[in-house]
Amino acid sequence: MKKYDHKKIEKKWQAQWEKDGVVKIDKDDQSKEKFYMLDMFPYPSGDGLHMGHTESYTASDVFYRFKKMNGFNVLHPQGFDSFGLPAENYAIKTGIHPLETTQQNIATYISQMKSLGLNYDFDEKVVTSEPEYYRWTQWLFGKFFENDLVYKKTSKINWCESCQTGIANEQVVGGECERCGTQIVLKEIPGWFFKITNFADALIDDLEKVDWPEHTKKNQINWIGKSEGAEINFLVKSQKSKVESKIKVFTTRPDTLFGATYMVLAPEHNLVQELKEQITNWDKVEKYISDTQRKSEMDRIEGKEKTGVKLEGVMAINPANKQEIPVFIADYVLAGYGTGAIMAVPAHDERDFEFATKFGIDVKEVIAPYLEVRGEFAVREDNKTVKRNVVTAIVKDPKADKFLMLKNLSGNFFVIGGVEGDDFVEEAKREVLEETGYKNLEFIKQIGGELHNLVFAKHKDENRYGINKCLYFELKNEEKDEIVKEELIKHKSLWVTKEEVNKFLNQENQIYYWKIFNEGESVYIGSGKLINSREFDGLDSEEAKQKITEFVGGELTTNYRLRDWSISRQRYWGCPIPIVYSPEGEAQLIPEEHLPWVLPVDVDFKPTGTSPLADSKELKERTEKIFGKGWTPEFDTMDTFVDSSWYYLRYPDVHNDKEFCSESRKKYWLPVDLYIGGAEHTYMHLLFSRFFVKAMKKIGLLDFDEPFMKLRHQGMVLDSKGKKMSKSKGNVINPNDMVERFGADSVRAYMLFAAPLEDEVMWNEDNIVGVYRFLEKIFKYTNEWVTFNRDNEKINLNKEIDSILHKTIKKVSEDIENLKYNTAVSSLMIFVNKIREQRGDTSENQLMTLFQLETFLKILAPFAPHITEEIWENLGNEKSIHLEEWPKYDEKLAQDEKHLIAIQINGKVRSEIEIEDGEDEESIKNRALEDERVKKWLEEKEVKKAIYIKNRLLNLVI
RNA sequence: GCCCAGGUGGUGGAAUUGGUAUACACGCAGCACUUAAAAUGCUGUCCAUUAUUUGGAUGCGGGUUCGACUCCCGCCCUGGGCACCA
Repeated sequence: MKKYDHKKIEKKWQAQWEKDGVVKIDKDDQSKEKFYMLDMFPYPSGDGLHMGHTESYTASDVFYRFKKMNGFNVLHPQGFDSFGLPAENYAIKTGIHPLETTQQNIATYISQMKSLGLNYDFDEKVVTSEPEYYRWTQWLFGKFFENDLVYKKTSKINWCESCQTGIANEQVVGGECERCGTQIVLKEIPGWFFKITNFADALIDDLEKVDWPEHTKKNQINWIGKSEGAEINFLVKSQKSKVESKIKVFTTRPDTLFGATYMVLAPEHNLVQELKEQITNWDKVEKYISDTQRKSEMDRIEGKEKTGVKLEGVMAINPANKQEIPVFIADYVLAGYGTGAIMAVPAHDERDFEFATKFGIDVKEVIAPYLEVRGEFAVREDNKTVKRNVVTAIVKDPKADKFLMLKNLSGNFFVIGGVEGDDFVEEAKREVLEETGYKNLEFIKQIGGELHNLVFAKHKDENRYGINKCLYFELKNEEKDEIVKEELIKHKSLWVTKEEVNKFLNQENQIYYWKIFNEGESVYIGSGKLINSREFDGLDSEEAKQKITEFVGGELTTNYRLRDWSISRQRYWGCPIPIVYSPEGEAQLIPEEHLPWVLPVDVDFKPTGTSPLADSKELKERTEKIFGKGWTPEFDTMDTFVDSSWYYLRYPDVHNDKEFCSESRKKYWLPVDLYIGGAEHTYMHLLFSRFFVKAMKKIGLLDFDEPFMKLRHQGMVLDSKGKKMSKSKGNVINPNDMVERFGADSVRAYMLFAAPLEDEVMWNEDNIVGVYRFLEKIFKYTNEWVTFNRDNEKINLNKEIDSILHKTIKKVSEDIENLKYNTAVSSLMIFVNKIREQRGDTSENQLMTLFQLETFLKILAPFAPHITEEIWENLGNEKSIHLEEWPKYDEKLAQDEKHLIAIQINGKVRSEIEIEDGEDEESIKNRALEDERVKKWLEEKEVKKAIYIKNRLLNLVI
């Protein structure tokens, strides 16, 4: 019996594979079907590969091997996102050039990946900081520039004092710099932008074309934040002077315009400064503005209560009803979204309601929820419709804590009735008196607002359009009047508890009010029928949006949360922006023949607040030499997300120095078939990549819409207690240590076995031994299991082994295809357990044929490539197991001939019987009825119904 | 507050997508081997009760169904993300 020495085996094969070049593929061989399996390439940090990489890359490595064995030409490349801040910060600290650290780190990463048995061809890698790569990043910038997808503007941007650089809005995390954690301040700075917003709609719509996790799609849609609405101008008047100005607001609810009872400007809104002379409480206003500016984002989050200041001395005019309304500034309105100003409709917006309540502003209802009854009481087209006011009276007896209900043929409800006059309280009291006799009621309050409903009234044979109100009364005493006989016949009254009301009610309008009664007053934010809106009364919200916008001369528009992508960085270690400026300051694209526009090396790293490239003598001289005296280069470099937005387009043709990718390879390899990576890239990287592909298609560089046809995320790797790994917690686990102790094969298999790919994995060192033992068993016992007789290879007296084997092939194949690795590994374990069970005490009996064992090794190979290769060789094979074909399973053999099925009585398992595969229901049923335990449970009772689920169960209903 | 994901033994998790809940693995207990330990092998392991049995369990409460971890309604809790999006 040999000892399983994982270190020796893994080293041996890693060297051998390298020598044999088993990873090489012919990228021009288009005879086979292609499969493009992509990993999110890492940033080569000084800390080396982490456990998250290990899981994700193992997952894709298994898939790659599986696809390859299935006859696909598989591209499974790896590379390095090697521009970025950490290398530069390290250079500032140590003086070591990023070029050097990057090279070192890449070498470390490569050796770590190799030690895990990850099969990448590193001759075909992409390194974003190499001129061979970034010349094409620059070339693409040029194409975007020529096609009007790039522009320069000065803007207030987030500024990180520590990094001395600007940061895109999308890259600010909690008010802090995503990369270094320093508080962000605002600074006015010129920079280049990509017009990602041009593609906002396509970025939403095309998500339908890809197989991505639903939550990732949802998140992207929310990030883009499309909302349709209208822009409407409000006139602003001053009390002091005749000066008039306009405020443009964006609203998604122009239908609520008649209910706008105040306006709010963002404190930063330009108009606030313009109105300075007119505002009589400028001191207060100014203070609020400066308070807002000083507030960090975190402070704003904690202070949940609405704040604001009224602009005294100015009024706005609601364009719909010409009413004067007050104007406020408040920090709940953001300068960057919409127009930085809102019309506030407290009756139909929760934030506005909260604000209005605090500042004592009118709340004016303009939308009534609308219920159209369906089914038996649905409106009948042929009948006339009668409009009437309806009041519902909720009457409570406080002493008994019960509610007054009416019961009649068509159901149960609160006291309800038509109203003739205007006094709803009196009318409701009259209804209660007439129908129940109670006469001493105290009116407490109105419940909710107006509600409209349309229903067919059977007893009157007419449609009724009800305008509902609901009032709440409490009973003062139990004094009653006699009820008129005819009322008594119609219905009877009763008192029920709160719990019972829920079950009793069957009228939708009353259920609506009952909910508000119990859950408290809430703002109605849905759509409905317009009320209190003059000639627009009765219109649907949707229709009214258009009509009211038109009426006040507004414009229907679409607004997005997404903003254009700021790509300028005042950093050294990034891709230089290929732009030069004429002596007059005119920006000009550097022509293609001068690319790559190389990053200069004579640069001091110390941050000065200007771009480090401004330091370079060489760069200045180069510029003047090519373009003439007085010309200056752009000193900013590009956001590293630009580099990673197109790297997958380069892999098919990394050595091409004529094009970023040849036409034929583009056509064959692109787009990516399966992309695996962390969910943390849901917003930026994935969105930017999609934008790139869309922009490039528009320019004519590509002919597909989406870069990644199928996307799956791997979960986070946590420590054994379920906590995130972090340097500060000191719980970081190094993959190298694990490989050293347990071997790459065990680390790989355990990583995938511990949890479903998309779930979090808790890295528990105690549990990995299970996988280690599993592999060790295989290594130790395989020579006991087989007969080394190749002539004999397909003859096996033990039929059961064949059946188990084919079931396992089937299960593992399907599981890999669906990325359900945890159950794939589990079924491989089950196979080994079964073999061990079969072993018994007849050790001279050969359990499997060589052919069967080799088949098993092949399906284990993607998970544990080293140990399988070693055993494979020991069995006398000369070629690598990884060049073998994936075993096919025989559907017949994978199926059981007999099944143990459950016999249920009324859904409870009472017995089990064994059946033949395909046995008919009648025969099974008869045999089940013979079963002693079934007989006992049936006790002569009649079987009313029998439900048979093929090969699973028989349920007898008695 | 909003959005997303999730809640199954002591632990990680499985369940053919509405059909025998708890596969596989860890741990634990017992036994064997050993001078002993480790390793290994075997047996047991959801809970309660009982010789065999019978109940009860998939966060909690309802509902649909012959049948619910799975679907619907309401609540509770955990993790992650976002920051008042008009």
